[in-house]
Amino acid sequence: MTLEVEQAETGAEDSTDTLLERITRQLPHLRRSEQRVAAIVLDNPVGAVHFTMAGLAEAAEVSEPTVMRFCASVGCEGFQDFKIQLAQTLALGLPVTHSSISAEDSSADLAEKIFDHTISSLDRARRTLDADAVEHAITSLLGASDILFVGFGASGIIAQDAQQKFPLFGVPCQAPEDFHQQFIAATMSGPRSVTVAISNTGHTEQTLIVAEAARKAGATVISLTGRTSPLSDLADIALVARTFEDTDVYTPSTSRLAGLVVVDVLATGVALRRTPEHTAAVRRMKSELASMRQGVAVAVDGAESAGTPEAAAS
Amino acid sequence: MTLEVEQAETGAEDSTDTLLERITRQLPHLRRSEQRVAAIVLDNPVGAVHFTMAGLAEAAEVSEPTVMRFCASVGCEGFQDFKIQLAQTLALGLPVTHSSISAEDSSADLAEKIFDHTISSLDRARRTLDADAVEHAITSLLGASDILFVGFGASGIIAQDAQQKFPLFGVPCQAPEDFHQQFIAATMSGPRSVTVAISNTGHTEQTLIVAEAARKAGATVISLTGRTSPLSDLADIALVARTFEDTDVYTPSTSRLAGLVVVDVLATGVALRRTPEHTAAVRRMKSELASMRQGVAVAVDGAESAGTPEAAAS
DNA sequence: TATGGTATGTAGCGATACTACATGGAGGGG
DNA sequence: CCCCTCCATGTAGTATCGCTACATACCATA
Repeated sequence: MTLEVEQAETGAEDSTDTLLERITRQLPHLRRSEQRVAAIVLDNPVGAVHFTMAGLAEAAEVSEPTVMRFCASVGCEGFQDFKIQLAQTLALGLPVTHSSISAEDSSADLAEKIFDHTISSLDRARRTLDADAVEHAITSLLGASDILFVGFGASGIIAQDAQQKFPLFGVPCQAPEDFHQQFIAATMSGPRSVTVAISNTGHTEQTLIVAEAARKAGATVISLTGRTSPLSDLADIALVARTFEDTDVYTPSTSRLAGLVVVDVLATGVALRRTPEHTAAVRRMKSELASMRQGVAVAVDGAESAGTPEAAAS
Repeated sequence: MTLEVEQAETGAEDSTDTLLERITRQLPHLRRSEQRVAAIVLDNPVGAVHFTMAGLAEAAEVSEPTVMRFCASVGCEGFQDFKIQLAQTLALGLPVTHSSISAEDSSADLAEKIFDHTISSLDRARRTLDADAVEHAITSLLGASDILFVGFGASGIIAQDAQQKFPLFGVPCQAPEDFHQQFIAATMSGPRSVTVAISNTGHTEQTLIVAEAARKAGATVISLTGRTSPLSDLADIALVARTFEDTDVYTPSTSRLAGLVVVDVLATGVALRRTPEHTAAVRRMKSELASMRQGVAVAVDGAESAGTPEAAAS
């Protein structure tokens, strides 16, 4: 809390933020002519990438040094650095926060916007994910006798996905969809059990109940949420994958995507630290699954795809 | 096929490719001194972003014009453009294709690599997705009397996720997990039914059988695959979301992520074109679901999250 | 070895990003 | 009300950068 206020005051740039976010946030703190520069950039960020300093100065009707000062104000080393950072921000695409979805959009626009939004969201999750928490979670999962994944709705999908990765985790995994089944499983946890409780808001009542039951039964609880919340407070290890908020009806929920990636990280991390024998077994399973899947059409492209098995996928 | 060969010969740069991919692909076709430049860039792409032309020339022990020619050879307008494109490529992160995952990686490295790989993959899907096919798929779904989603393994997860979005689709949706159930549902399809068949490889036998059954029953078949394949050939409308191949055991499968995003695009596209009444109903449902979810802890952060409902998520 | 074409480097120019300094104007105290 | 101070903004100047036209070195073939 204190930290956030401090940031707002000093206008300190946070490396977890993207350049456009920083410009938007700093806008009111900028001097008037710098605001004109910001306006030009925000108005057409894509075009701004190819601006030269003189060009940008002219477009904003200010002098070149003002552009320089603007760059410094938004946390860039210079104009060059500004352009590079802008380019990088743009590579991810504009989150829907900046360009909203409307009924007039063509299918191409729609697809681009949604992909952009998703990628931006994953980028945010990537920047804000706590490496220590991930480390703890992996260690904890490595010592688990059995793992329980719980979640409802979209978070339930993540739980199902995690359960499908059980060969990587190397111990019995379950992910019941039914609340009662989840509760029973949680209650029956032992001290070496690990429960991964998933909820984007971290407020879902049923998930909280199940997580609490697991904790009381002595299990280690790992939470996977989109923000700090009751669930993350309750958990022994809190994984927070921050995404962009879903601002309106048509903004697809990107939280599940980030959750899935975090699960990928956990599963891969655990598998990497298991014994070579286990690794070999996984490898064998994958290659056999792949060739099985090719059964119908080995002649067509068997050679191509034989080398590209994937985890329990189709 | 012919097209691909042509590209390889002329070394023509494809805008659907990222800069680093292009450099790697062009490497053998480059002149010797240009290869030295490429080597420097590939060796440390992140550092290369801040190189000046003179600096890069010195590091590669070549003259500045050689660097220029290198830029032109990899499809850039000039050195400036090269730097921007490089920066954009880097913003997505290096796909695991370039920096593989090893047991020595720390948790932080691991998380970064997997996120990078995922984001790069989504970027690839974004670039290669056929907008026309998306348009057709949306139109077709809008005219559907009912929708059936099918898939196995990771693709089954996508089907489940799609089914959860049925309020957006506005018509009855089902996504049975059992093969027989899927087959039955497909066989019972009517002429206004739409079946979305999901399989990354596009070879999964059961999925092919179900898709074929749906087709015979007169339904429109939309395929969602990772490449052109028997399934996409069979389908009326083929959606192809290309991701990076899963090169080894530890590379997480990113195809499911791309599939989920494509489903987001479809659901959003359909919802956008439905009547305002339908939209209003969806909005109402979402806000009520959100407040329901907050039931436990309204006092804590009810104000914050009341405005951020998400589709049937938790 | 001679000769063609290609690969690479040299020289030079305009433009660029950046710096030091000067000017303008708003706000506060006498 | 005027003057002074300080901050915002612009002007002038410079080193460097990216780029182009031209020259030389290299290699292959005859």
